Amino acid sequence: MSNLLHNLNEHQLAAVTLPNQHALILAGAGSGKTRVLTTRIAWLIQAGNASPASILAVTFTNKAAKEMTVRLGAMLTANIRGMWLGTFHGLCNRLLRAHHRDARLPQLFQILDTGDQLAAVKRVMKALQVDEDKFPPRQVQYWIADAKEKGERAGDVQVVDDISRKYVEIYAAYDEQCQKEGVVDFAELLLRSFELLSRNEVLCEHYRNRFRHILVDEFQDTNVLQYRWLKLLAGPGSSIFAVGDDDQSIYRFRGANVGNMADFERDFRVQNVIRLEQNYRSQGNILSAANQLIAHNRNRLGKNLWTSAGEGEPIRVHEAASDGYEAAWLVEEVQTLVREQGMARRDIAFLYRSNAQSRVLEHALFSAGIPYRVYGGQRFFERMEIKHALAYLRLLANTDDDGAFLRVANFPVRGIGARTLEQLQDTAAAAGVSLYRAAQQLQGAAATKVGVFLRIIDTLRSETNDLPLPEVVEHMLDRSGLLAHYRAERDGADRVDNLNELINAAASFEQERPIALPPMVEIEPPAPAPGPAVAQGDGGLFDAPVNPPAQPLSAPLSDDAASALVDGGAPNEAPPPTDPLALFLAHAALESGENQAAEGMDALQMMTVHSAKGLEFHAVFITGLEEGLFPHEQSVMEDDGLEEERRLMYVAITRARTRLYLSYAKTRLLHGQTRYNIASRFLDEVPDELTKWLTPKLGMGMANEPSWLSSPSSGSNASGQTPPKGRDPGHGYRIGQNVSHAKFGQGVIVSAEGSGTDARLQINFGRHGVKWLSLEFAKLSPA
DNA sequence: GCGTTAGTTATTTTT
DNA sequence: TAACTAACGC
Repeated sequence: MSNLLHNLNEHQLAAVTLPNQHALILAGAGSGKTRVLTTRIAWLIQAGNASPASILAVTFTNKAAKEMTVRLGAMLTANIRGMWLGTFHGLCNRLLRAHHRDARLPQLFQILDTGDQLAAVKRVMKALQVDEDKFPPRQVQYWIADAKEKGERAGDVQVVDDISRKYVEIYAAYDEQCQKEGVVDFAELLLRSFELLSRNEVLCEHYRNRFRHILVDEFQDTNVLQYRWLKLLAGPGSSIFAVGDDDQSIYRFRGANVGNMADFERDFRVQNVIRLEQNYRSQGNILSAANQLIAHNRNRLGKNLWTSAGEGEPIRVHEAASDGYEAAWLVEEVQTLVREQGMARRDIAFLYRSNAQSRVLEHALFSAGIPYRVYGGQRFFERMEIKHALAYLRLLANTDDDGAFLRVANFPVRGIGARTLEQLQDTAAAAGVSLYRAAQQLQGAAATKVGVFLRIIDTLRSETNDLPLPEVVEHMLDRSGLLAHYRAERDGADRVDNLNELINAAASFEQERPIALPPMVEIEPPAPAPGPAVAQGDGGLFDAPVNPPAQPLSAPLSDDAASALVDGGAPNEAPPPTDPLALFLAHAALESGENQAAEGMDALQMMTVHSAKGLEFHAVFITGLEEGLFPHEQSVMEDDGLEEERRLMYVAITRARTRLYLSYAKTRLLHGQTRYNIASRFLDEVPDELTKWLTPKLGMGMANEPSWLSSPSSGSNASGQTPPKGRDPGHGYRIGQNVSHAKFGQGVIVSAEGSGTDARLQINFGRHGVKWLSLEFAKLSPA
């Protein structure tokens, strides 16, 4: 045990060894947050204070869950079987599987990912004949998710006008459709399990008694519903150990509520608030920059990072004439770092605010022959061919899954057109059955073609009944015709590879399952065949009689379930369903897979600031530091938007260990148009004494364009220095020129109109917006 | 029923 | 610019 606590600093130690009381750990960037969290768990177990089964640890990402699992494995020799460690969604999935009847779900309910959900929303809207122009499906989807994340069902939402009435109507129909099909979306996982626990007192009591120690990672990212879920689960004998950093809250746009931290402190009368402020990552100047920048935010719990490391190097700032020049300079600097500092490329990162910015950078890196890796983008389980394959598997697990049915009924093409499907949908709706059911009863010409599809599903099911999962997948690929279809396609080679990779994914999923049960990651010793924790089978004590789906969400807890539990003593927490197919499908939805492979090569790292959270690099380049880009123009409109952007900048800065570069371009090609920008206000918020300008601070710094930039898009104007085509406007100003205005300050000329004293100039003043000014009246001076 | 073309529209992302 | 969607013609 002593070596467990070895090397912890005073505050980390205090946090780890806190008594069993609620605690809020304000863990600054690089302060050893994950270490504290995992050591706390290990300490609880090793000191004999807690049994693993009494621990519930929640994270946001599968990555974080996995990392904690690995670290715990290294710390503990003890058997930690029975601990619940996973993402909110993974845990809820587990809960709902275990108590699917109480939750009014089929045992093999399927999980909709974002794309599936959008398709489902569109389907509902079509059935309700809602105008998609008036109610964009994406917005509706967002709205529904938002409502669910606030814990509101359709009936709970306030109707204030015709618009919201329509939204509510769609929401209700959508939920009904999901219920009928036996599918749940991401937000539903949470809401449904929240309702399950709040409705079922006995069940809730059981888990409250069980989980005496609830630990939450990235607490600043929790949404309202997640917080309520935690509140519900924390009984009188439980304590919540929440770790978070309000300054790193950057997901408000998807429902994260930083306010939860303050609410938690108040609601639970938290006595133990511990700040972890010693940073083990960055050198002094970098930390100072971060501290002083974030000090501009008003709503903070307050925290100041410090380090015992020296000041280190100054923060280097670079101004480029255009995005092309910026990229060229970045490449040059990277080459110097690698050549002269011997820095590995994998220790260098280019960060940017939005994905669109990566293109120029990639182009420059590619031309220079520097290996790089771009994070983000398509994930394995989201690829079209994989979604098709999964749809077949979903139909095997659950024929009521209309979404899956529609996706592959005519893929590969078998002559079932939109007309047939529409007709099928009508019959199904009229009879109140699934498409599959309706298809079985179909008469007429279309019946034969639909029959072909049905037969594929049916034979597949009977053939694969007892096969191991990878073979099920293999059969499906073959019998569905998917493999043949992509083999015949000219550019289908990659897709064929991916489909084959799906067999591997299934195989390794099966293999890892006894040890780690993704995404739930329950640590267990290898279980004897036929699988992990095959307990008393389905129909355990908690299982209520199936309720009629008529009022699926509000029916009271059945007496049977309650009495069974009371009589039964030790409650059966019901093992996860042993159906490997359903588990695999849940895994595919909840853990959409690696973004990109190609690990191993020493490649420079490129990603958005958002996806850099939690990572660190020796050298970090924060690029595109321009007003309108970073902070993003859209965000400046929202309230608290600017503060969130600043937190984003704070996250970006604190990724760097020894070297930090900030760069911006005066001119950038965006949406096919050249934009003239001024430097980000965040540059001003980093104190001068910490920075070293590599270009003159009010610079020009022109050179010839790099040869690889000589595309038509970056000619003349893009340099930001040449006047617009046509005759001389005769007022001495030119596009791209920096000017200064008495009231609006620094700006850059975006475009011009007229000539002489009649001329009007359009000037981008950054935070003051883009303005048209008349040359005659405006007090302008070149800057 | 299916492939092609014109029009539209642009953050951030995990589950 | 480029990616994606919706409507159009075969």
